[in-house]
Amino acid sequence: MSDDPETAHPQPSPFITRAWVHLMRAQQRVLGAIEQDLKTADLPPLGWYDVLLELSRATDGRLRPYEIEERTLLAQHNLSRLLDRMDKAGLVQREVYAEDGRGRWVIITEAGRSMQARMWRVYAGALQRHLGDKLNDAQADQLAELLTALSRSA
Amino acid sequence: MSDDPETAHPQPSPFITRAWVHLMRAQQRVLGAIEQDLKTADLPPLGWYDVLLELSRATDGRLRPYEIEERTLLAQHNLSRLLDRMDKAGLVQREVYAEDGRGRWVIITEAGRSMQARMWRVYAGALQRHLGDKLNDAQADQLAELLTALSRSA
DNA sequence: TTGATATAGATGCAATTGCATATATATGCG
DNA sequence: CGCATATATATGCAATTGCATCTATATCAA
Repeated sequence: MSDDPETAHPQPSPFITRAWVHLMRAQQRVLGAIEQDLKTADLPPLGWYDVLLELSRATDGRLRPYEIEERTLLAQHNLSRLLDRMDKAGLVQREVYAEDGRGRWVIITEAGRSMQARMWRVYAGALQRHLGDKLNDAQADQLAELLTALSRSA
Repeated sequence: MSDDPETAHPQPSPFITRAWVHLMRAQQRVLGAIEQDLKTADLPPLGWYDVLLELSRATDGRLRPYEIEERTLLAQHNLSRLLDRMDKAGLVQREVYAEDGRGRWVIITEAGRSMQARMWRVYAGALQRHLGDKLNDAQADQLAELLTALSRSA
């Protein structure tokens, strides 16, 4: 009541606030739709795809857990348990990493590669439907540029 | 191997794919940073703020649960339990809704209003830091416009 | 009136996440 | 070497989420 919070703390402009609200809504809406499409096709969630994709691109189909972590949006402890599930499902294997006794290799299996391919078919269709049909390439490019600014030097 | 998946399933263009990756990354990064700022200030997570804001704007500070659901990104069963927690924390109360025996009122308390205000101070600062410092108003406006297209007619 | 169907909200249970910490190994420094 | 600190990964436990279903009430049509 007595001091002035408006000057004490910088207020985001209405444009910023609006962008934020739409960022949350759009992300949740599109992500939800894509996850739903995967589930309908009896496929695992997107996190699994991210891991499989990184592994399938890596030399010898193998990466260290921390490398997967860097390339994806997964927290260390979540990744550790996701790998447990994927291992149990036969999509990856873990091996000791000889150069460093603390390390592990995570290796994609043939089943993992084929799962990645099956998921991509559904994922690609969902992306097209939920994003591609709503933005042209110029708009998508512009969107990506603007979003890139947000991720920098967080 | 034998048929042609490229023609059978529409592939999203690289622009679309890139926009999607950046959408996920930016949202997670900014959301994570904001949540972190709230936690550091010993405040509850953003979902609580969304509910408190809607209630504080509503006539008599009260809404039906399904109205909160429509205005926020919360699923019915999650909202129900969030309201349990907020009730226990003294920020809202529930009352029977006389016109319809199935319904409830959710009413913001004074403690709820002051929590909303306290959270906004931190939230506003975080938005400014994590978004406002990275986009000017014209860019934010453009971003909001592009994202709006994504939420339409999902 | 009665039964069929719809709607509002709550809840049991399993799966996932977050948080802190554990374990094992490595590295650097006196 | 021997200790302090850092790194890679795993794990126990509590909180949150998702899913299905439940309860209660409302609506509608025969």
